[in-house]
Amino acid sequence: MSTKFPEYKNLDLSQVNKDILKDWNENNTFEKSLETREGNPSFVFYEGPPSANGMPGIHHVMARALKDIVCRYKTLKGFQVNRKAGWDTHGLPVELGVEKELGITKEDIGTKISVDDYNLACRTNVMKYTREWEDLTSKMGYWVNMEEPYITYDNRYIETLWWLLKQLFEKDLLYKGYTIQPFSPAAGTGLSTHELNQPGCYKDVKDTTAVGMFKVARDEKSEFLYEGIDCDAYFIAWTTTPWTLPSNTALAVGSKIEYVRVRTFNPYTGIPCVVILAKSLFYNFFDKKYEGLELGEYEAGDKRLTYKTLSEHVGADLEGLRYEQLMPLVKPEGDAFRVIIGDFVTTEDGTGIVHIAPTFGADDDRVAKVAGISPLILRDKEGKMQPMVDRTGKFFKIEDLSEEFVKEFVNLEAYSEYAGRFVKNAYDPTLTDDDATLDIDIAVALKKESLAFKVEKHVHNYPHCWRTDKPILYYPLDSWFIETTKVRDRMIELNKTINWKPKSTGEGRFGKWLENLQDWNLSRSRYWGTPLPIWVSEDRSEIKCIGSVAELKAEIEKSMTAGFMTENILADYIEGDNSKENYEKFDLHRPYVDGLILVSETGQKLFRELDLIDVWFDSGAMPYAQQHYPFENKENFDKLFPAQFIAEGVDQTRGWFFTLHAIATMCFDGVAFENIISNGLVLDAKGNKMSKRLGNAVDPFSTIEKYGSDPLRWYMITNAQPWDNLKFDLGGVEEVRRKFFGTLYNTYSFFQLYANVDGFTYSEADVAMEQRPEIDRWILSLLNSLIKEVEECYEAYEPTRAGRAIQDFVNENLSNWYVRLCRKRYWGGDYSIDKISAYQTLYRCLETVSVLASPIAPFYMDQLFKDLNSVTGRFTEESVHLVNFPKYDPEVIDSELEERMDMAQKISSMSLGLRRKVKIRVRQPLSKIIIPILDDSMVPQLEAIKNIVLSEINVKEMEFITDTTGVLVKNIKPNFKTLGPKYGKIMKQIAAEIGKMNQEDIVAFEKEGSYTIVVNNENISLTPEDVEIVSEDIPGWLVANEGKLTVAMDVNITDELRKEGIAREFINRIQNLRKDSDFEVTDKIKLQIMMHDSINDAVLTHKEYIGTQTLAVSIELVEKLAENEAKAVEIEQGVESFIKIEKVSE
RNA sequence: AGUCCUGUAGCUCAGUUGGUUAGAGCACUACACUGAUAAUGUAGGGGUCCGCAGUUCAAAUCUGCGCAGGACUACCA
Repeated sequence: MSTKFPEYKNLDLSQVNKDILKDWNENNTFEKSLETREGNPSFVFYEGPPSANGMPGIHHVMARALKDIVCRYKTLKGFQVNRKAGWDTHGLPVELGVEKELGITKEDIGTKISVDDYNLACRTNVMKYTREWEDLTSKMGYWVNMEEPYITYDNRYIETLWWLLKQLFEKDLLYKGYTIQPFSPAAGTGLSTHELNQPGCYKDVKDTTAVGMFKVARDEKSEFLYEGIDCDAYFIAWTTTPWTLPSNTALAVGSKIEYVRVRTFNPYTGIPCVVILAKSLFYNFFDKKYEGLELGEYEAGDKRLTYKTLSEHVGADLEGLRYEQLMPLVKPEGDAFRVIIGDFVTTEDGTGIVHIAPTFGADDDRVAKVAGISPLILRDKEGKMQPMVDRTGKFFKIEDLSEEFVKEFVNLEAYSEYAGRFVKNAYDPTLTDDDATLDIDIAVALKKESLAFKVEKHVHNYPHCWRTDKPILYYPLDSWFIETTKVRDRMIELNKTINWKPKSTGEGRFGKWLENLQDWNLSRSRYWGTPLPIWVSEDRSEIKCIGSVAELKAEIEKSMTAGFMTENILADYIEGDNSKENYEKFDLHRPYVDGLILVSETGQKLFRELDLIDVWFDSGAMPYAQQHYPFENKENFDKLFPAQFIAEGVDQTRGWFFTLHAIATMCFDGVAFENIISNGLVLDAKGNKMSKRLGNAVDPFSTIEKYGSDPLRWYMITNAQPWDNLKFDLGGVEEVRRKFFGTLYNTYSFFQLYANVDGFTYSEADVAMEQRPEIDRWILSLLNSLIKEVEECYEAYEPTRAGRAIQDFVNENLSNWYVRLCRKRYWGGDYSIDKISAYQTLYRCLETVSVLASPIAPFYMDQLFKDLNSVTGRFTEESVHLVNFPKYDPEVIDSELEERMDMAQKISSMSLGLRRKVKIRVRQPLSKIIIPILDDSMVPQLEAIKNIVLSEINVKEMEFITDTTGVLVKNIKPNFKTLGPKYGKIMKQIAAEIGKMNQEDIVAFEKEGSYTIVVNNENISLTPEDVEIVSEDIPGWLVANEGKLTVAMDVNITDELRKEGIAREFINRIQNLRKDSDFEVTDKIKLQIMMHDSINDAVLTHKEYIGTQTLAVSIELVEKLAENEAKAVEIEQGVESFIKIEKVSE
């Protein structure tokens, strides 16, 4: 054990980072933090897997610091916190990266490059930046087990996924269905929402739009719409995609929206008609100018369209009415052409009646299904159901359709017009933007038939394929789904038991999302991912879901017996052997699993569904898959699940947070996590998103190299609540370094300097509290309050508040007050009880702060802890991260003491302010201050802090005046908090009355203890609690006041005081000279001072005082000092002397 | 478009259950202090608490409607 506390020249946090990291590595500190907690209760934390195919950014430091803080804190609290790193390795970003690197597209896979080679490229590419990730993780001080991470492409991981999928399959939660999804005909592929959200995908385009006229079928139910008219009635509906009109099978109205029935004319043909549209949109179609005109004033071809409103109806009245097919090209196979209610219908634009084409709109499909409306479908040559548009983006050619179907359902003449036409010119290589579009041709045809009410160009925002840059279609595609809607209520219920930070993300963003939950589209038609373990017979009557490798092996055996397969790729696999080697004998990825043909119960061939599963399933399954559950860890699983804590960015709400929650609910009927912090984004200093493209991304490596990770972490955590976005500013990191770490370091340096001089090693027993001076008891009281507060903040997952509390304590209380006031106690004098108490107190503060702050600033706090402990050996633990969290002692917390020290600070601050006003330096002692006492309890409080204040402000005496009558000018103020609830409305008048009170009234009030005022002829009796009386001024004195405290200062300088002031000036000059001469703090000197009439007296009077303060063994007043060996000093205005000091060798 | 977050000094942020002079740090200006010294103190300037309306004796704080920025989700006539 060392006897001296280490001394530093300056604070280099970057170096501390490196030193401590080295130390952790050499001593396996992280491992020890787990080993020493062996057998203790465990705290379960899940690490969300990042994808290592990109470089980590500064925002990762944020998320990981949060995770680390909680885990380190829980370790201090004695929990064993196992945390396993993981890598997300599947999915589109990886594939896109590989395709870019190899210069291929999806279409080339299987032709230019084999699926096998492609997947191999993905497998290596995805771990490209593993080293950088590990490096950052280590440098930023994030403790997580990187030795044995879980990897989602690992066969064991996939096996668990399959097991989970089989659970879902057996619970009947997996189904294959079709939905409307974004689809790029130009690329021939469906697009994920991720792809659709690439920047620049949504573009403004100008399209031809049409308002179609859907003739109301006249029957009993619709008779009210035909009442009193001599022409046909039409629902009118707007579309930006007229090419979907032939696929219309329904119209949607809002049940509460008001509609009007209007007699008018077809604007293009002049034929009389009645149209029905939303009332609030009326003037979008009819010009107000013509409101007064008679109907008959219109003639075909006129611009001024006349109209007359006949009746009003709400949407609910229209529900169920039938209409005639607008464009009868193909007949639907089931019920169609009915008005239905759509919850999404608005009157923002269009007509308030929405055209529904279930094959080309997600909403359309949904409401049509609910209402039992058929989509308009065709049958192709194979008899398969198809939308009217094929996958290249054109209307099906007749020869590609089933003959029978054409005969029965297709109006050949009408359909032939459009067969083979592309719905967007962009899909047809022979067309340009200038050519007439299918939309235009359809609109023209409708005009001719008097079935269009308005046709115009319209600019709107439309998604485009990011790869081909051509517009996408919403198109029905087959997919496998998880029927999450079935467990929606349970998920909502379970969500309520989760502690979300912030709460709003859980209740709002996540809660609302659950309420509107749709089924989870699991299918991805890609190559690099977890294959769906489902095998289906050709006629789709038989289906098999595989839940383990062993099961698959057995099924292949059966298939071989049936003669469908000749070899078993799993032949070498040994069931029950969970070793890496055993699981590396095969590959569960495509294309290997694609080639497996299984056999059904009835002996049919079963083929694998080619889909992969959504990568989010991979990550959502990590609680189980990282443990290879249930193939391993089945018995102790309750110790591994659920997580007590997770943390990720708020962007994961519908991603990882959702998939974790969904899988846990469906497979285990429980939550996957109990507490969660979802942090906001890290933006640049101006509030813009960071991106490599804009060049405003902050590089975490160079930042840590320059500042060390502690200030970075501290800044990120304390600057804003984690869930708020952080405007990242390097200036802020620098400020934290200087203000917090600089101050803490200074405080340590101060302690170290004197403790080493005095040989303090904390070898003495703790000085009893009663023997410690006021100021020590005060800082210890605050320290214990701090422990309590910090613990509460950490427990509540609010590290920001914890950090801020620590910071305030260190900067304001410990450094700016305690150390400042106590400096003299450490310097010189005997090694007394008081001095020991001072050392012990300061030591305790530093030691405790190092533990409290260690979760946030793991490096420097460990250094500080080690430096302190290296001498005292108070802890057997070698690192701050292995100790136990301090317990606060309520006995030591003394709120009265804290209160009066607060008064002391105020009095000091006011007194220093007064000195400034009259320009008297603090070095000049003054005789007294006077404090008026308004409340008897103040006296003992002030007595207790008297000495602290006096020495701080350099005043000899503190006097109290209790009988203040006539001396003080007082001011009275109403106490709104007590008066308000009592008197309510007349509060303002009461305040005015109180304001009118004069000095005599106030004195009388104080004497009587009550006072009556009259407001509105009502007597109102005031008690002392109802008002606040403060002293404002003492005539003839220099006075300052703040709240109840008033300080008056005697600024007369007597000759005696002046002499003492001069002595102090000398001390100051001598100390400066010592320092300039590079003397050690403990060096003794010989001192010579040149005589001057103004100072001689003072020097002689205070010779001894000057001597002890400057360690001068001799002081001489001399006639003359040679200028070259003495230093000129100005003691006061116009008084100059010379001093000379010489080191005395002992 | 929906949901959520944010809006307080030039900048970054506090501001408890509504209570009457709205705070801190940084930056700026001036002055001090200093054997903790690449620190520190005191004072000053700087505010439409995003806007409007409401509730209330009293609103930065509660309610409603907007505006601006951000995030996520969706994209629909």
